[in-house]
Amino acid sequence: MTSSREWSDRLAADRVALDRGSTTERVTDVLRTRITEGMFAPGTRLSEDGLTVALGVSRNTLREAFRLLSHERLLVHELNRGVFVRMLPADDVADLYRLRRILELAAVDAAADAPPEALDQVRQALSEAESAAAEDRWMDVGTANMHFHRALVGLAGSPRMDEAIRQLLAELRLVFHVMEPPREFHEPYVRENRRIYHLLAAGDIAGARAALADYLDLAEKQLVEAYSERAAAVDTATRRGARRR
Amino acid sequence: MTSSREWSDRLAADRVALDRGSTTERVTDVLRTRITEGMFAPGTRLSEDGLTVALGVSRNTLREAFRLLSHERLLVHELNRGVFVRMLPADDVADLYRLRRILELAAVDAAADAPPEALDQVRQALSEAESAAAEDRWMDVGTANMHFHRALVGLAGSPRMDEAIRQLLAELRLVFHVMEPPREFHEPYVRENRRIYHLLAAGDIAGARAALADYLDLAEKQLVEAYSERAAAVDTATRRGARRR
DNA sequence: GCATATTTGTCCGTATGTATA
DNA sequence: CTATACATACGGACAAATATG
Repeated sequence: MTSSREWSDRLAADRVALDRGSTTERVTDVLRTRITEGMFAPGTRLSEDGLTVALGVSRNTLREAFRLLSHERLLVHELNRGVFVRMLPADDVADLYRLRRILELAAVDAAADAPPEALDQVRQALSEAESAAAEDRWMDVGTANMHFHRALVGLAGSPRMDEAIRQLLAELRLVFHVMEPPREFHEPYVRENRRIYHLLAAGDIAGARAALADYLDLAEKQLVEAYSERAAAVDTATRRGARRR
Repeated sequence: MTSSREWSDRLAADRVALDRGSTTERVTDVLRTRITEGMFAPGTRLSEDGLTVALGVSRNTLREAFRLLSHERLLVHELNRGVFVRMLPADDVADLYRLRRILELAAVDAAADAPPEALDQVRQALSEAESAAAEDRWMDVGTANMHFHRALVGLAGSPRMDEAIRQLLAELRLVFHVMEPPREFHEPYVRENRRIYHLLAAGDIAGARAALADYLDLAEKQLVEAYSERAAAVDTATRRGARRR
């Protein structure tokens, strides 16, 4: 048993300087961004030992963060084997879009009763995406596009629908990251979103609904297509780690 | 290396070995039924110390169970204050029904493509409710009615919709339990469910949709009404524990 | 198939911080 | 303001499961 105290002190620089919120929350945030930004690829196993050292937290704290992220479906937990970054089967992409369609279309249908602030959120997310696109920050464009669709659901004014779409889109990021290149993937959607927003702002609910339905059909088709190709390659590359009983 | 700790460790290991799932799952199940059956009323604080001795598990294990139930929205976690059985504001009941309507109606709309087994699940839940009603087991009737509506959503064949309705209905149980008496509350819904099932079985999707919409309108109205009365009473009774900054 | 090393699952004891009487 | 109770987080220990050679 060699004391590795010096190492942990050295790597403790990875810790977030800001002390707000609980330690668990901070750890969860760090891991979440690492996953959604692709630093931890799907299928990767997150070792307790390695991460406690790297993040400078105890095993118990780390395990709580694992629990949280498992419930966000970003990690999967296998008994006595540990936690892994979730690998989404292609079928799940279709399922994700089925629910997405239901939530977003229902929200737009209810947009007539939405307060102006809710529509403002939509506009804000759109301009967020457009400035990011203007500066070639394509990862941020992807994030802003998600904010746009979260804001769309926000039109329904339902906290639970908000939460549902939030989780759903976080899960979709696992798929997005398998896609390359980011520009060709994210750029067309900004234009689509702009169209949807303008129809909404003009009060044309039916038009916005139709535009959104088109958007979702297109996005799903492209995504499933490109993803199944990629997934096949990734699958063979990680087969070694997927050995089961 | 024999230590005085050996005995207790061995006993703990035996206790774990007796049950299949992990200790965390066991604890979670126990707490979930305690809550949904009203043994722990909304607003109750669940003390870590008290429950560790009562259940014979460690704090870490118990805390993991708390996390799970918090994500099911049965518990709420307040930083440095502990976990409490969720108290649902009356507004949330309306929100629950908004999402419920969206999910269930969308599922029925997709029922034409559902495999026969899915409809079988619906029928099975219905007869489950009817036999429970015949034997005056009204708590079980409530459970079976939930199975019925979960089975309805199952017609869509979407795992994520299944999960969403499962969580939603679990949350609704927090409301149901405030209601009395159970018979008058649960009984009428069995008849409504039977009607919905028969329309579905006859292939009358539109009719089933309309019947379900009626059902949801009625249920929400009754529930919100009765709940706000009750909630007012409960609120004054538990005001002491709800003091905030 | 077996023996070994690694990793997870669970529990304990304790120190520190936070909220409330 | 002090005291008390409790949650947060840490580190250590060992059993059980899994992976490795």
